[in-house]
Amino acid sequence: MRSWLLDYDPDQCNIAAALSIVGEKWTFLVLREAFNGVRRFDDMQRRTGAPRQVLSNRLARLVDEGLLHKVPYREPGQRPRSEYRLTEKGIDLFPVIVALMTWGDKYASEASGPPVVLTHRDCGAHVELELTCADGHVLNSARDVTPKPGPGARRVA
Amino acid sequence: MRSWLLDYDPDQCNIAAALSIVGEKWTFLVLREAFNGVRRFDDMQRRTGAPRQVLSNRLARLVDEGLLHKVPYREPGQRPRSEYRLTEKGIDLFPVIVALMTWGDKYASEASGPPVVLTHRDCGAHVELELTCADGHVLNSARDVTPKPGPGARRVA
DNA sequence: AAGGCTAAGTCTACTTGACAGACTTAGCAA
DNA sequence: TTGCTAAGTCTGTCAAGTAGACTTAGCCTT
Repeated sequence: MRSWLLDYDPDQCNIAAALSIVGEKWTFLVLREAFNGVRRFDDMQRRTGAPRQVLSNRLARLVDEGLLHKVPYREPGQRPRSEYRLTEKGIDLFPVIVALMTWGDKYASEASGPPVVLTHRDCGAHVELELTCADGHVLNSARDVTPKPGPGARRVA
Repeated sequence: MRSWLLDYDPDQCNIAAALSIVGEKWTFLVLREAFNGVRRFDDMQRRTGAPRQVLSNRLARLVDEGLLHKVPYREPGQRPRSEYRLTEKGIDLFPVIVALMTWGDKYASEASGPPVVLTHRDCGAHVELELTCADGHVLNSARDVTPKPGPGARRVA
């Protein structure tokens, strides 16, 4: 099979665009902790294990790109500091994190089972990602998906 | 909010484990092309833009980790070569790719719209990722999800 | 059999990024 | 005024990524 996609320009792919923002080594771990409710530099540093400078750069980058925003806070008897909170743009990356975690649980998990499970806040039931189509079908595999050129597709010269 | 997760060991996180396999710079682009049906070294190289040696290393790594497998083929009048095909383990990463693409389409897309759309092979309708819970609710946001310690959770010393 | 072509790499020199560990700064506290 | 802590920055070192030239194996033509 030689895909029709070979005729289209891979440079415009939004996966590459997304990766240019979140594809750096520590970024996902920072986001993971952000979703876990970690907001402070030091907690981040301890939990991700990222070198402080790298963490500093990544946080700044994520703030720059609008995935996190800085909120000043002040503990009693302390100077004012900043904490980092997810914006909508950041929160919208949640499915990526969930997908990675699901895959990791399936293929890289220790025998004892996953260390973290996601539950529905309202009913407590397990949360999962599903591939569905607009007609309401649930797809079981990537094999049920056909990629097609979208409105922004551009042929290669 | 200081999350209970601070008491648990981040090192065992399966996101990190997943990233240690697929978190390198070019890996997702290689997988993207694999899902697009690209199987041959040269097509991969042209479409991802990865330097040949890097591509060579990534493909070898992905084969090593069992996400791709090599299948020999032979074009008429050519010597035998290998093509790279996704295994089940590789195919199971599809949700990650879809999630990245969806996010990229929303936040990094050019005005003209997404270059690629995913459709259900059987009915042709748009394919999307949904967060659902085991009770059948569809969740609209990461805010509706509560992470909890799973069976494999381990407290930090 | 000599020369040429192509796929799939390897090799080399250069550049960028990651890293540990020391240093800096601002505010509070004794 | 000295010390302490959070949240960084600075510095020198070392690993990884990169472009582009080079290599190897098989096949084809003459």
